[in-house]
Amino acid sequence: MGRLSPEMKSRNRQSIVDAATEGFKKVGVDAFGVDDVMKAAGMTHGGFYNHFASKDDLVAAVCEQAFVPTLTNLDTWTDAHPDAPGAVLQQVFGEYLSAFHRDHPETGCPSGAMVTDAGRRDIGIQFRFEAGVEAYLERFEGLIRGVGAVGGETDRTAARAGAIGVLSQLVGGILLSRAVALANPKLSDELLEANRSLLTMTYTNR
Amino acid sequence: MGRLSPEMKSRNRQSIVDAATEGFKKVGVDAFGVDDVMKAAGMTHGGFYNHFASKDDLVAAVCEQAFVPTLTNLDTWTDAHPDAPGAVLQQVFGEYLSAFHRDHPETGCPSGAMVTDAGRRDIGIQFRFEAGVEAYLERFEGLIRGVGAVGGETDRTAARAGAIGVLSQLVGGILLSRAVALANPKLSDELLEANRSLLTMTYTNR
DNA sequence: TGTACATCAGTGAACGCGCGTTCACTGATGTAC
DNA sequence: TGTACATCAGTGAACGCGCGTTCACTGATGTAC
Repeated sequence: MGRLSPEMKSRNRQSIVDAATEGFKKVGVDAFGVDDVMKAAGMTHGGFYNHFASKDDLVAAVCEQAFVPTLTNLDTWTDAHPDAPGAVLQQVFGEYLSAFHRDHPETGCPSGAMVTDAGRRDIGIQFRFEAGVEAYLERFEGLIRGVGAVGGETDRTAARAGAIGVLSQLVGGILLSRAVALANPKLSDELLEANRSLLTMTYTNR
Repeated sequence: MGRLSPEMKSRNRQSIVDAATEGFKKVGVDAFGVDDVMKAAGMTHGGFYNHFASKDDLVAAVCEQAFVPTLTNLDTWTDAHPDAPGAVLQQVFGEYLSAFHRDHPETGCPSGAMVTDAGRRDIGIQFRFEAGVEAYLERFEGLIRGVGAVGGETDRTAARAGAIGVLSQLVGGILLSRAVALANPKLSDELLEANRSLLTMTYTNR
């Protein structure tokens, strides 16, 4: 191979992070090894340590970037419908609690897929994960306040609590739905649907 | 050592399951090895296969039993206050979403601690996990209907959906709270508190 | 009831395997003059 | 501008380690007579 240009090196680094993000979300951090990561990125495992000091270092990098796409999506929707926060929330509920998202965790947000991994790895990873959670809560709080301006609930504290409730229910709902998907597909669907309609009723109608 | 009586053998088997249940809930199934399990049960690892065909077999046995204590607690509370389901729910919310439960997952219910493990292991484990989830939902549904009899919500379908929402929010809330506990203890507390008050407001006051 | 033998739960060493990590090597890129 | 040398990203073999699992061994318990 030989020495690579800085641009090529950073492009390779990005491939590693992207491949790891997908793998970690799909099968978990522990089950997706350094070897798997590098293979998925199209390289051999030996070069890994030219980019990262350790696997935990990679996990931290993944946590740093993994929230970006979903947050960007959320912001795009919000900006596209500045006067219909309820519709934005409804879309969030529908996409997050969908069969597709349940069956393809690798396409989804890391808060569900990596919530247990984060708690069990080193603190640097938890800091990144926490920042992602905070970012979600801010967006949700804003949307809920927006809805409240129509329906009555403008209180900042209440909206913040609501945002926490929404995120918790989304995360718990998708995880439970995944955990029973093979054993009881009907229950799995029901978990998605019930949470979707409960959230929609609470945060978009009134 | 020598051959043991059948009673002693089954007592030892129970020790293994109990030790595994604690360890799995505390650090996860992957992180708590057969060796750790047997050491925690006061034996050496070699004897493990006199009781279980594989580690997954043990995990299934753990899932089978792990829901029992919490379900029993729930039933005891319910029976003790047959005409105050709201108070029972409030106690559930308070205990589940407590700092103690967050900091001591080994004492708590397996639905939070093992929800990701269940989804990623063999299907026999998922069947056991699913049965536990179903059992929780039935209890919650009953309690919610009981509250509704006072406040208006007696619809079975609505109560079932409510039960799903409650379990999802409990599981998501405790997992998020654990994931950020080291990085941001204040946020971690806030996650518990907000979910507790949201659930209490929704299911016990009105 | 007593004796001789078979059973088998627990022990502890050992197995193969995959993990995270290290390292000597290569050769194209960057740098010095 | 050209040449000679240093750098270093990726390769692939190798390392130590812990995992799940196997196995020969032991000796107390159960069973046959």
